[in-house]
Amino acid sequence: MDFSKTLINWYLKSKRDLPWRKTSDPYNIWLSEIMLQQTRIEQGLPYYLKFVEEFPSVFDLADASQDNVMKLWQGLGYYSRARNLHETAKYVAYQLDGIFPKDYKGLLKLKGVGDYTASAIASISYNEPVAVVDGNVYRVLSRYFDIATPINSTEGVKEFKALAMELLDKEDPSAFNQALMEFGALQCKPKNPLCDSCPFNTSCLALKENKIGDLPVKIKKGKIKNRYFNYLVFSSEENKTLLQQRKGKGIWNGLYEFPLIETTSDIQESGLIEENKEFQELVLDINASISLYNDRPVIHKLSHQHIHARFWLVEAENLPRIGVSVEKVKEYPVPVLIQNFLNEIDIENL
DNA sequence: AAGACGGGGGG
DNA sequence: CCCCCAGTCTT
Repeated sequence: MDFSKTLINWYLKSKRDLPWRKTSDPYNIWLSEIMLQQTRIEQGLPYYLKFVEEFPSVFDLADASQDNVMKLWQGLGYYSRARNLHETAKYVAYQLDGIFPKDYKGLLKLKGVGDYTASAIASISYNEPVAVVDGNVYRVLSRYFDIATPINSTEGVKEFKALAMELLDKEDPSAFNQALMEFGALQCKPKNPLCDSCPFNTSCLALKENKIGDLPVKIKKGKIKNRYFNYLVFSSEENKTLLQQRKGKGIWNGLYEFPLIETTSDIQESGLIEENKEFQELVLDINASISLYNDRPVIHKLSHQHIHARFWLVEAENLPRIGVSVEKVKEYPVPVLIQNFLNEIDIENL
């Protein structure tokens, strides 16, 4: 039996029951694929359900405010996905009359849609014969064919895409692509793959060569940076505090946070903060008193940086800028670091 | 070609 | 602690 037949047979009896598998509507497929980029299904699933309930069609998503989209995305990470999602929804709704591009080439032009996602939508929604190559596919193919080319090198990307295209079942690209990914997720797992019960355990080259644990090969990326964030949590007599929206290139673009003073090292004495120029500009003329909230810094770990966060309570009669009512703070989209702080304190009674 | 971009889960 | 996850965009 050939590779595709064996794979699809495995899929038909092993696949999970997932909501986006009940439809081929490109809106739903697109939404699920964007959400699942670099994200485990168990983590993304509740977000998908929230989104389809809140935004049943691309028009509903297009008509939402950016803050509302970001709020629903809060906690899922890689927030540029949410901004691109919203921008693409508006583009499809208003420029394309709600009709998604009909093929891989057209889909690839959408913001936030790269080679993987364009292939996924084209194959799943339109049955176009284009192969998907995600982390699962890299793992399965590198093992089955014993290929040690680094999967995140330029050559590796081309090599695995070409191999997947060659292998693709042109009669049923949708089932083949989803089967290959599901197989990687459930059977050919990164750690402790289920080789004993694997339908390919007589033909898998890496298994034969005892190299399962060495594949796929991936080039390791750089080191983690430490950053020191000092958040100023204002409280005032009119029960307002200060929030600001992050802009620009860095992390959490578009999310809200308390006024931030970033320093080059951890600061735990209020005197040092009070000497800070940014701090002085912010609290000038408001006669504030400051105290450190957290005894130890909160270490918020991201994949590429560790953020050491201190929260400083700043009491003032009047705020230096227009404030936000404390009972409305939880309506804003915020990073998980801020969300955790808000869950811990009683912002409405500072 | 190399970095940046989140957060959670598993071993 | 390190690796991985239905990747994409920027530099």
